[in-house]
Amino acid sequence: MAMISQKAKYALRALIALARAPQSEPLVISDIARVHRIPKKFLEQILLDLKRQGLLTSKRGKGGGYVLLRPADKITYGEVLRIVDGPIAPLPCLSITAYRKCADCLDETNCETRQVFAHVADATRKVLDQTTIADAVAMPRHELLAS
Amino acid sequence: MAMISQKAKYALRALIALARAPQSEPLVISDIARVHRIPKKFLEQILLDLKRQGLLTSKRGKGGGYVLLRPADKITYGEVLRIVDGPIAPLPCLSITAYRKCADCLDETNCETRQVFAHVADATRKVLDQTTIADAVAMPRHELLAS
DNA sequence: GCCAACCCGATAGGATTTGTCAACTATACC
DNA sequence: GGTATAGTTGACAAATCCTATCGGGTTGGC
Repeated sequence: MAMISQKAKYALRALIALARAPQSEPLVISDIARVHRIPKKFLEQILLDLKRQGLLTSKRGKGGGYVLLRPADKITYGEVLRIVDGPIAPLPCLSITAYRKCADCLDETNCETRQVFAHVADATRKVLDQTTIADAVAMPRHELLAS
Repeated sequence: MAMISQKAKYALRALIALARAPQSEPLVISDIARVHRIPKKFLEQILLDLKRQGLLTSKRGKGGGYVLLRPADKITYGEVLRIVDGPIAPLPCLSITAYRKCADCLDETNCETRQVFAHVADATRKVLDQTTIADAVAMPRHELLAS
């Protein structure tokens, strides 16, 4: 029902890359794009979004590039997903950050679907709002066996 | 990121309606569609899908209609969503019922995104695979205050 | 045999996703 | 100040998915 978008995957990949980079060493778009196999122009849009929302800053010209604006452990998956994919809630009427009435819903308080998916939304947020980019960076890396 | 589809809402609404109907009294598509404000032709497709997957049975001709094939407490939200919206997992590589490698993923075991969203998928499934149509039917109905 | 009701395939408009392109602007460095 | 670097902007295009709609076909009951 609910695949996350390619855009979100790219955004997370890029942020993890930025978090792994030595502090104050800006990464340029082209490098991130090449190394992580992200279409460059698409990545530009994504990083711009993340910048506008205050996750990143950038410097132009030679020696420029993108840098995280906050420590990686202060950037949650939930925040990133909300920026690139919009609300996390599976129904508009369950979004905290962007509530909207379901178009055809007459009686929200009695909507069974809403009540069930409220639990889903809670469970999802519990994970996404507590997991940070730093957690991702710290994940164990299994050796890739050479063949 | 992950709204459930209109189709899923319709499917759930219809199933709840069928679960509320007195046993062995088939409901006809037109009635369900009218009462629950679902486009009739669209509902036909949905009910056919649900029938093909064994949730419903139907009888043609006069006095016909649709009937639940199993007690409502044996039909989970997860099952319904998988039928109408496809896999529940937020990444193809996390689907139990329909695993597929992510197109651009080189090293699945080390994919940070995968590891994080595995938790999301677990949490979601824990809700959806344990909640049944019967739970929905039993939900408390608040009085709608007349104005 | 005829009507009710389900069954099936095609199709279409719109939205969203995913990406591309061309041109512009700011910065560093010589 | 010129030039190469690198981010910024806005428009646009292909592909896919969602949400239906349409017309007819089939089956069963009376």
